[in-house]
Amino acid sequence: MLGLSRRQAEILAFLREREPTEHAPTLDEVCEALGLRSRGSLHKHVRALQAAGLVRPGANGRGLQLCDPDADPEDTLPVLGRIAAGQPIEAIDQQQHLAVPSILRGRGQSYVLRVDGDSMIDEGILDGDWVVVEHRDTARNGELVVALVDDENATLKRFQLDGAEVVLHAANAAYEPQRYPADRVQIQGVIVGQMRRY
Amino acid sequence: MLGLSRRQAEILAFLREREPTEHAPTLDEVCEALGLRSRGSLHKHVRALQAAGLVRPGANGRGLQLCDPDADPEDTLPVLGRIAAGQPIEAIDQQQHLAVPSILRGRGQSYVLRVDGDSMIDEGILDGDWVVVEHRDTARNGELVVALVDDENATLKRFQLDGAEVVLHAANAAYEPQRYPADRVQIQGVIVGQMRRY
DNA sequence: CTTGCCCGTTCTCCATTTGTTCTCTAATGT
DNA sequence: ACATTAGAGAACAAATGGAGAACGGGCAAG
Repeated sequence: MLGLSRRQAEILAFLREREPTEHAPTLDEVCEALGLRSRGSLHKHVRALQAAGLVRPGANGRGLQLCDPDADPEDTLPVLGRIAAGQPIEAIDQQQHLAVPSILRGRGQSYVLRVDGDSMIDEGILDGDWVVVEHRDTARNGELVVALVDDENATLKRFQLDGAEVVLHAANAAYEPQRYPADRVQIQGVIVGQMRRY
Repeated sequence: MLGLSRRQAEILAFLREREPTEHAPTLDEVCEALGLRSRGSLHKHVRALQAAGLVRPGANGRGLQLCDPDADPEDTLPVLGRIAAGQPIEAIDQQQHLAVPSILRGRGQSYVLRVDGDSMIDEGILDGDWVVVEHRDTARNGELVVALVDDENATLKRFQLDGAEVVLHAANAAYEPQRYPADRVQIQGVIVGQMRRY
């Protein structure tokens, strides 16, 4: 077996017995079901199960659900936030997942950002669009990137390395290219897909 | 396991328990049924469920209905061809299907076209993009449509009805609006989604 | 055509829920 | 005796989720 303690196995069994459309139970609900009186106690076990990759929080960041690699037929990626030029990525108010066809993804781990603003309209990326971002920390010249400047401000731009400087080009004549010493800029990811709904 | 929150699961259960022939309940109706007092509160949950592909608006664009998980297990649409301005839709030489998330689809039957050319770049639709087209034979002013002119030449444009004439607007200053008597123009569909791969 | 109503959407504010960490204690094993 | 495991319970903070307000689009009625 997996070397689970008795209580850990009980937690997994409890989750397995739930219907798939039932909500992810909170720690309180799991406690009540298993006869525990303290979420703190439960949490120790949950932490071990999370470390083992067997459970994770529900879609809203709360509660507990099984990690079942077969149980996610929906081909979704997490929506991590909204991105506008020069501001921190604004976390969305609720954990969301978006169905993204595999054809729009890169080979690595990906996530989705929602675009705020018009700085990339000449690239056909409009306010409100979703962009699929592949986790990468390097980019080639000309690639569209999510770049973090001074560990703080994220922006969606076209990347260019010019000697020891990084040039971040908007795709909108109203905005000037931004130049930074390369060590102030971190590439957080590269755009590999884009979607829009009308 | 979907990892739904308690309220999200309640919403799904409520929709599931309705007769299939009942109208899609408005947000107010769902609120009343679930004991909520604010559509804003409900809307947060609804948005998450929409993003997860589990619910969508009703037929009139309002209310809430379940997405039918059995209707298209493959979640793909046919790619019918390539569309450029003023030419017949160029059939592709091989039957293709493209995975299109339900969030990008309309309520009716849809298909996908690949875009040729730059006539819609100011709308963020670039050469090589895919557009999701919902079968419709009428359009409202301002909607992006696939229009067939003289039963022969298809084009992707913004639709405007001007008296007895149809005006088809490109989204590129290099192209003039095209005017036709309305009886020479057939609407083949309305654009409801767009995707791009980098 | 105008107006009013329905309804979806977005936003702010705030109370409560909930996850997380920690200490203490009891039971068990070495 | 000491170490380990596991449970209770307290404290804290994050953030979820609810209410309610405002706005605007669409549709039906006049």
